[in-house]
Amino acid sequence: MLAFTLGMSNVPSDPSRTPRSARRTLAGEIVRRRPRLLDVARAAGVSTMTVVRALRDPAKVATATRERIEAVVRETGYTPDLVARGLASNRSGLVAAIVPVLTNSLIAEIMQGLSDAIAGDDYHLLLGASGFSAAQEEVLVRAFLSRRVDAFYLTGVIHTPQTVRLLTEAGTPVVEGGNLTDAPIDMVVGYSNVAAAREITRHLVRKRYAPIGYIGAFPADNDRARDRRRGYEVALAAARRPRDTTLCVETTLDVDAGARAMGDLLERRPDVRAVFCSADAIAVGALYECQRRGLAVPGRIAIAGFDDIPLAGQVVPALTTIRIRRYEIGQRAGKLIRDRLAGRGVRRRRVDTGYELVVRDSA
Amino acid sequence: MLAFTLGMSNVPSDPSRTPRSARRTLAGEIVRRRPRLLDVARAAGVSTMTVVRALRDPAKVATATRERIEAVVRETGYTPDLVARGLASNRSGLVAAIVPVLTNSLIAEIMQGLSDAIAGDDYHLLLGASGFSAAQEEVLVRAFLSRRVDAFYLTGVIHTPQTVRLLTEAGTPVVEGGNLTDAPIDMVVGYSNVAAAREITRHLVRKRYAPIGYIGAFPADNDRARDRRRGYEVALAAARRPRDTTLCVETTLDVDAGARAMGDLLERRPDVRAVFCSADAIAVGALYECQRRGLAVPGRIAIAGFDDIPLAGQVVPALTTIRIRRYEIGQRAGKLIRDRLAGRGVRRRRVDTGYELVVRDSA
DNA sequence: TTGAAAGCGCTAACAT
DNA sequence: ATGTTAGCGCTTTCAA
Repeated sequence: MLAFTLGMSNVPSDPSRTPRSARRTLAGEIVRRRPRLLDVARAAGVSTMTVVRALRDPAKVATATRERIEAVVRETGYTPDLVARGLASNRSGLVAAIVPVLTNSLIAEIMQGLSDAIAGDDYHLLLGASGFSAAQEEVLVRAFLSRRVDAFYLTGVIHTPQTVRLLTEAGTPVVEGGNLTDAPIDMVVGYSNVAAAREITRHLVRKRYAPIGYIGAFPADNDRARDRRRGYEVALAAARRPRDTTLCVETTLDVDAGARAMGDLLERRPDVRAVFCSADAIAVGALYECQRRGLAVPGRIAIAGFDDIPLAGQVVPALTTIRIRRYEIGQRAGKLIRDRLAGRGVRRRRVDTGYELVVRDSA
Repeated sequence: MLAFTLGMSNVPSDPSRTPRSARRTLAGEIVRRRPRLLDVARAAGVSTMTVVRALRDPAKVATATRERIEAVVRETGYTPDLVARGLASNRSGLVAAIVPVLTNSLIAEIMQGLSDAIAGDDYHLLLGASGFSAAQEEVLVRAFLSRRVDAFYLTGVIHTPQTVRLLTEAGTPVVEGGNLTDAPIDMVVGYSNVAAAREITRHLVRKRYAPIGYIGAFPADNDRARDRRRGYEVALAAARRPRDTTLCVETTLDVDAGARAMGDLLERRPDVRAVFCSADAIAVGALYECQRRGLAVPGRIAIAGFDDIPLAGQVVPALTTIRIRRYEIGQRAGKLIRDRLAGRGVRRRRVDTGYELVVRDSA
């Protein structure tokens, strides 16, 4: 009997003691902060496991028992503690997304798609901003691994070797998004930035603009920017045009910066006849700068963008650009993650969401 | 002896057994997935608490011991399990933010500020999208409470009574952001949308535009939109102008929708001489629609916006608008949360980040 | 259909 | 300066 009692020591040794989760009011009254499984079980006169079954798989529990339990749950307002569940089950229900910044409309739409796709089923989104730094991304990957996240969405395909190693060792599902690679860490959803940039640059070549300049985002730790510039260069090389770095400007990714960059380019190369901008935000800034300088677009200078943001179709002249499926990238990534976590075999580990050349008036 | 052994049952009863966190390879080899505190402690020949102290408060541990522990940590690549820590310490290190959508540049900048402010110190951002629904917000609040988040950032000041009750009962710090209220759930960071909208409408009145129309976002569960419209109405009433709902259009919050709404308004009220738009995105769409119809801005029709997004200063004519401190709202909210969580007395529970009338060319 | 036992990996409180 | 004990609230495994 002694052995039996002691053997049960995992059951609170003295149920009348105040557990740490309870608080004592000034009056000395004991107030439990939140009902837990054991409270529900006791009130319903069953074991904790029966409560769990009633909640997760109601068919497995006798109707009378189930109804009793459900009543108690309703009365007490019991909700499972997801932290405790995470510890016990080794599944956190957290999907981590690491993005360079949140303020980029492209990224924001991808996150919206991801968020919508994983919503429900107790999956939640843990978001980290790396500031376009692969090193900071690694810091976040470590931290999120410590949180036992169930899956990762990473922006782009450039990561530190450590990041790749950590992720591979952990065996966590990973989706890289926004660009394609033949060697994803795990899964990848995106489109070919090189091919898309080459296609729109080829459009400028066909229109016989020369010389063709380039304004793009800084390429450090940013494979999309890097690949778009590469696409531009490949298209020019294919047209047997000389490579000329005085035609290329790199800058930050917003309207103001685009305007300034256009100004710089025009000072340096007043002869430029067309510009491919690696993002619509930059292209819109460039467009306005031209208009302020009285340079007709596309008459004196043609401008092409990338992304097809809503504004692109509204500006005058409307922007020739590349349309990509921003929301869909996030959504497909979320779907891959859910399928994987649900144990459904994921067929394609490489999803090409494609792109589309949208010819409007600016080039 | 028997009693003693059984009494220790919280210590793994048989240390040679394979714990659940370990896996057996096909070869039968046992591979522990992640080193834990106990592993480090054993390897260093100390107790787990000493390892914890060496990591958290190195000064409290003898140098030799500390160095031994640090070496083991480095070798094994030990990282604390934040889920287990959360369960034991009742602090998750998670800050929850609930926003209507991520794709709004205003909200994205607030989130960037919040993210930057809470980064470091093991605080991470759990993000939920409510889709402008207070009911969905409540669902997310419940879920995040189950995750034991340490604090909440909520967008706006409209919430279901249940949301308010849940949050109050839980005692979790809450910052409401983006609008001011005299009765915050806990803390609030924002500016007066009514006052700001009134001020810019008053500007239109002073310029003697009449009639003055309004194009705004749908006000359901969106107090910013609602208050901006109210500010518009208050300013008109103060100018003794009749209230006229045929001058008001409500729509979704983007450039395309703004253009369509402007079209609708012009069909209905061709005599409209000025329009206050409750967001720059809408104003830019309206501006383009006017230009497509050959209506001079501001000659034939004046347009005023709200938010001062980067584009506002670039469009031609540049937009007259209200400047608000988007990034700062998030940052201040994050700072309030950190101060509160660090136990520092938070002085102001109501932070007014202000606004500024920016008069440019469009009105 | 239901329950008991063990333990997830950590921290807090209290020893020594 | 270091160690011991008793959980945190849940799930998993095994038993009945």
